[in-house]
Amino acid sequence: MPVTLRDIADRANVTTATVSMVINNKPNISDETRQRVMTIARELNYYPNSIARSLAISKSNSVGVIVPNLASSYVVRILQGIKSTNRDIEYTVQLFDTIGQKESEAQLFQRLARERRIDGAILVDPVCSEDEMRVFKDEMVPCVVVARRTTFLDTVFVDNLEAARSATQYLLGKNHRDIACVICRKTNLPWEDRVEGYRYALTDSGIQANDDYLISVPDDGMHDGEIAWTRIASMKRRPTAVFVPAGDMVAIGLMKAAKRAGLRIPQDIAVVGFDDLPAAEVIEPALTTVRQPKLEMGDTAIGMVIDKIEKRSPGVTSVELQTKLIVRESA
Amino acid sequence: MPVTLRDIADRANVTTATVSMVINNKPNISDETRQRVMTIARELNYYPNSIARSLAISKSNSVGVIVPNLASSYVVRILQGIKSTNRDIEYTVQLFDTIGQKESEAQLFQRLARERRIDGAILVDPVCSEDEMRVFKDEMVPCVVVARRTTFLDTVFVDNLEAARSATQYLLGKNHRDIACVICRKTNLPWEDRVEGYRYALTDSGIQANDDYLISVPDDGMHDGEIAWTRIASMKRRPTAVFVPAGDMVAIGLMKAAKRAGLRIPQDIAVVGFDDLPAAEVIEPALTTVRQPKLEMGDTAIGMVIDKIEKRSPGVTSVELQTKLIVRESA
DNA sequence: TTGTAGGCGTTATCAT
DNA sequence: ATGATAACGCCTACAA
Repeated sequence: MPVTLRDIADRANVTTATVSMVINNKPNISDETRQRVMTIARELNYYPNSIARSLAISKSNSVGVIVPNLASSYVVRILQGIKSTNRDIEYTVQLFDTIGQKESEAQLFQRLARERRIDGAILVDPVCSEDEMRVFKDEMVPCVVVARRTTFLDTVFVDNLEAARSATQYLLGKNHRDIACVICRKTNLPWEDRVEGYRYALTDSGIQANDDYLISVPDDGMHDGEIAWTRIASMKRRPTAVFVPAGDMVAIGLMKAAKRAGLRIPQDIAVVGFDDLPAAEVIEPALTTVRQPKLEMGDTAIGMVIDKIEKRSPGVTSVELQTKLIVRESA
Repeated sequence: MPVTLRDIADRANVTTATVSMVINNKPNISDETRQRVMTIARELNYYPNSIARSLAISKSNSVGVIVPNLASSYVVRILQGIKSTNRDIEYTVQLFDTIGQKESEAQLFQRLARERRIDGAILVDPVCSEDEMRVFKDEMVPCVVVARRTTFLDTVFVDNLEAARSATQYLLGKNHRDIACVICRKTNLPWEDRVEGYRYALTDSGIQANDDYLISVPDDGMHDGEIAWTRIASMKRRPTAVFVPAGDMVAIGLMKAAKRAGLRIPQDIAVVGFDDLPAAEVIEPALTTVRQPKLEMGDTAIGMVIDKIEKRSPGVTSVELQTKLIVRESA
């Protein structure tokens, strides 16, 4: 039913080879033939069958984007970054969410690659183990990892250590000396780098990091902020400031709890978050927080895969993007 | 380089036809052969080339999801719904964002369909005209529209009129009689239905709708809420309640402005939003708002396309989902 | 139960 | 400049 090269070829009294060359703007076609074929193609409303084309040229023209959980606003933001530059690019984005799947990210990637569904992949904030990730290296299709540091794969990530250090320094600059730190040890969060940055900042200022001030919460929701607050409220020497690398929602939960307890923010207790979610502007006082360049991360990631796909550019490249402390009112 | 049916066939001393049948679990194959072939396939680490398969069976096994703007949290939520049930389904999701594109949604859809890239499509919250949408009807691939009402296409939408009516009724039940309504006329927002619902509720209670109370703002951000507030603040007879079908961010902006002006919420002015964004829980007092079943919408939509693709259901079906008023503190 | 042969719609390598 | 023809890798009658 759909019109094919053959239909055009027949009507134009040429072969499919010629039509194909015309459609793809190849040289060495007489102007006359070119015109005739194009006219007929238009008349017949011809669209090339992309699957047949893919089979012939062994290229799917699509890249897989594998995310751990589409419910995370962080992930979505990166996805936006990917899509925004992908606009004018001739690669289709195939989206995969691995949450609750039997297949691990590594297995999924491997399958997609071997089934020739994708020419490349972007792995956002993967939760799988380092060992599992080694399979990526051996596949024939390039893969770039976003928001997680790896040595053997192309990566775009953020300098979490430096981000945490400067956030902490900001607090120190406000003359806070008792600064708590609320983290969440979920596997895909780079909490280690952030804690390290926090510690460095303290050390640099000649302050001995107090392990009691390091609070770990199970998840990264508002409720976890309340948990953190009860921990803080019960301390013998209560910190005057809290840095919350666990994320803005935790910071917000903490602020709400503190306010409910009668504290004023930032006078009685200052708080700095991490992420810069939309909600950071909604809470009162507005949350001072570390903004990650998520759009840019997605953006550079898609650029990198496409480069790899097309130029076969060798070696592994890592791009480190900088964060920015967004100063509002909570500190 | 990659292993094909032929490789397996050779090693197993059968033909590719036999191998194909084994791989696809077709009947009428001796157990012995089946075992032998499977073993070899596993040894060689065989993965079927999905593109070749698609070409052979004329089926791409993927559905296109076309969204107007991935930056909208509303859209993202629906996307989550689509992905969540799509989990165990053998259709791949290809994601397209039309914002800033030269191609209209209709053109994009048409192209994808004709190029045989997709077996079906979901059109989320389309901004294109009714006329343009007629294109969808004539393509050979099914398409379901989400979050917008159409008569000639499969649709899953929400009863905006009823949602607005019951939100307004809730306010009336709290003895408010002067109720303003803040809308945003962006094309893809069903503001007309919502205004109608608002009016019905008033009329039902024997109240004459006051056109001065109908406020239109240019966009749906926090800033627009401030605009709305200045309008309200300047009214000779100030409403005691505001219903904000323009969305939660507008409602939040309005609340902030009102609080800054010294008003207490809900005592001096009550506000009810629309959408139930995460931020609705963050603002203080927490926002009472209309929750749309966005996950369910995505969920139903993907189910519908797949049904259509697999021909389980003829005709055009419309599914109407119900909203829910989430009562918090702002009213 | 298995093999033969043709087709799915393009692209690409030869000749001519 | 164009035509034959063989891939690309898989599926599916139909034949044996």
